[in-house]
Amino acid sequence: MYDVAERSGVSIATVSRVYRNPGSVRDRTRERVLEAARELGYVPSGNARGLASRTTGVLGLCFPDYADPDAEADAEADSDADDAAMLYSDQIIRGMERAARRHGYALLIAASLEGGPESLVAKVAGRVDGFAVLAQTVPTEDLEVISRRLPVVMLAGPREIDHLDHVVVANADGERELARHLIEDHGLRRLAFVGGDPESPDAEARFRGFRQACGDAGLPVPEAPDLRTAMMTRAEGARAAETLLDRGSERPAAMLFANDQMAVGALRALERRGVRVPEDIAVTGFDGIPLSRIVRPSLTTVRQPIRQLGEQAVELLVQRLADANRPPVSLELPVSPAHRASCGCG
Amino acid sequence: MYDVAERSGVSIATVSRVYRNPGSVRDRTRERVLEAARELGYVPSGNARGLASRTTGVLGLCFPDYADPDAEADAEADSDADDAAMLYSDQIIRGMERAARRHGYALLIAASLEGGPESLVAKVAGRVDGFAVLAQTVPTEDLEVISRRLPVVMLAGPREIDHLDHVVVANADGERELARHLIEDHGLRRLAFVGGDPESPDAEARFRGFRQACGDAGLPVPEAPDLRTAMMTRAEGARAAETLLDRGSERPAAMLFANDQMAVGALRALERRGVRVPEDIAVTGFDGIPLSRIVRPSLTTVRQPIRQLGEQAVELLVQRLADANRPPVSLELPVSPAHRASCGCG
DNA sequence: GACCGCTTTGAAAGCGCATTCACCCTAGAT
DNA sequence: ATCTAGGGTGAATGCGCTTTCAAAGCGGTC
Repeated sequence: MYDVAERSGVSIATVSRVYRNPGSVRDRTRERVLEAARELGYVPSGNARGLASRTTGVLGLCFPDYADPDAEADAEADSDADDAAMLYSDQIIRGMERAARRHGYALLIAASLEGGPESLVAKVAGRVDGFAVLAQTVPTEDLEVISRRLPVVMLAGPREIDHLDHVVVANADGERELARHLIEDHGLRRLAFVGGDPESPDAEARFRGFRQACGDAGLPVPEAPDLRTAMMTRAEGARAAETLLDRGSERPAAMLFANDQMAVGALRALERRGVRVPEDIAVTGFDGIPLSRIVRPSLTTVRQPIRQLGEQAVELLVQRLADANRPPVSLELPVSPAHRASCGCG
Repeated sequence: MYDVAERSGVSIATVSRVYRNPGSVRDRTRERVLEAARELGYVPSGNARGLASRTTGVLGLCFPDYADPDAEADAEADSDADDAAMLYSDQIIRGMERAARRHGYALLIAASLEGGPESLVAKVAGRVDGFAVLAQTVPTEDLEVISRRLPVVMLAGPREIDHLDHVVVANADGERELARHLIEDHGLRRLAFVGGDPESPDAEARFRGFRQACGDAGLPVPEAPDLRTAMMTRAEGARAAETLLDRGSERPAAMLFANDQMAVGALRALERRGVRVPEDIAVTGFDGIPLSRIVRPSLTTVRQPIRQLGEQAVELLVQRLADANRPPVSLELPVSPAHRASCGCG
């Protein structure tokens, strides 16, 4: 910048103005400066600017380190876990990017590794005006410290720290409605729920919704899912379906899976076993991934507005940036059931 | 930082060392400092650090502003164009993020709007150690200036500036091999190629490959694609298929589409018209999107290593960061044909 | 007890920009 | 011609950190 100033015969203040507030500089002067900048290959330093102006124009996102990087050797490069997990963070990224762009922000993303002072979280926190965190990504203790200095919004999980803004998806409501639909509209009674890791807030919330629906309908309310899978992948979904089928007693009238991946896997497994869907058994998922619409029979599921999740995160950040003192906001984004072929609709 | 120093009774230099080089500080001192930092909610300023150390630890990506943000009203939120376009940048982002993480970098992403001094590009450029650009995203003139100051790698398109590193996908080779397969292995002769916008380097490169294959086989070499579509969407693919069908003369033995989206649309259209694939006609796509594997018949296509594109971009950046003087590198990533049902294989 | 070699800490000088504040110049008003 | 407003510009200060360079502490040695 000093060079540009010298070359164009002005002071650095004027150069700065040319970039920050072009209107306040006379046309002729501005031209000279820009010309010099071009000749010198001048690129304003975001760091210096940020330091001086105390703002970065960047928002951040920390998401979990889902896929094992070492597993990438996988030639097909689309293992089940990958598909499911990445789609999620990809969509959030996309949503945040869109919204951020609308507000003139860029987006800094990083999958958090370990915590500690040298973590990526710290790097992100130091370089943004505010950021979003996927639940269970960053140690609460770190967040506690960081959130005292800049806006943080917690996504898709328990808020953990109560002065944070946070956004969740109406998991319980969605599953409850889905189960209600099966019970009331299709007259099914024996429902089996396949859950995931008890540590997964999403899967647990969905199970809660399932229980509510059972209660609402006067059916027995299960204590735990009929089955749990560790990874919630297609493969595990297929296995779960077979386990349920082989479990002596009567075959359930419907299998509700805690996510689409598992449900899709189940669909295939059932087809292999000659069990017709939805004639013999209904199947539902959760998430509304693209695949759910394409499989045959198309999968009844609950569409999760993941992109909106990202967009809302940005909106909340922007708002808090505008007013640091407003009370913490907690949003629950509505989900919409998609009744398709696999439950007997469509 | 000054506060932390004061509170823990050391100088700011020591505080800095605690973060930058913990080993060089006595354990007791370090504890005191970290304790104070925790109490004060200290978050190191990335800007100041970047300014002082002249490096950011961040890599960037500029991609085109594909989807029209205003079109988001679209409730289903997955129009054709969206699907295709976003998958592409999403995957690059994912690839870059992974590779960046491996090297300890975070990733700053921004879809470029207009150029000019206040563009997002400028913002990105000023905040990263180096960045990647999707071809035709940033005005060459801007890149010219920026690339004199920091590493830039050009992705998936003509290099434009010859001192840049760049990475492309072997579009021509892929299509050539695909066409060769149809001609030699399946004995088909009347091939029709459906291209896209003449401005699309990818679509054009694929058509070039197609022509080469024709030449190789001694078939007439077409001057232009049999048909072009503007958006290369499913809908347009369907329409293209019908147009080709209705074009009097003899029906082609195979339709080669410049991307999977169009091919999938065509598949549906042909089904509606009662034309069997692959018995009556072979169909191929390009890209290897997930959908291509799921449709029935499964689509013969060419898998594009988009994620690797992103990863390579990061590798090149890292390498150039290590040695600014090495000669510009130009990589062509190999593609792999996926022979599936729609051409008569599998 | 003076001396030596380490390790640990401090002082100070920027890093590149935004931003007052003061100043000068020009143009219109008087 | 003098005065008044602004618009346009420059000088100077500080943003929060890294990084020499020096000084100080600390064990041991001779």
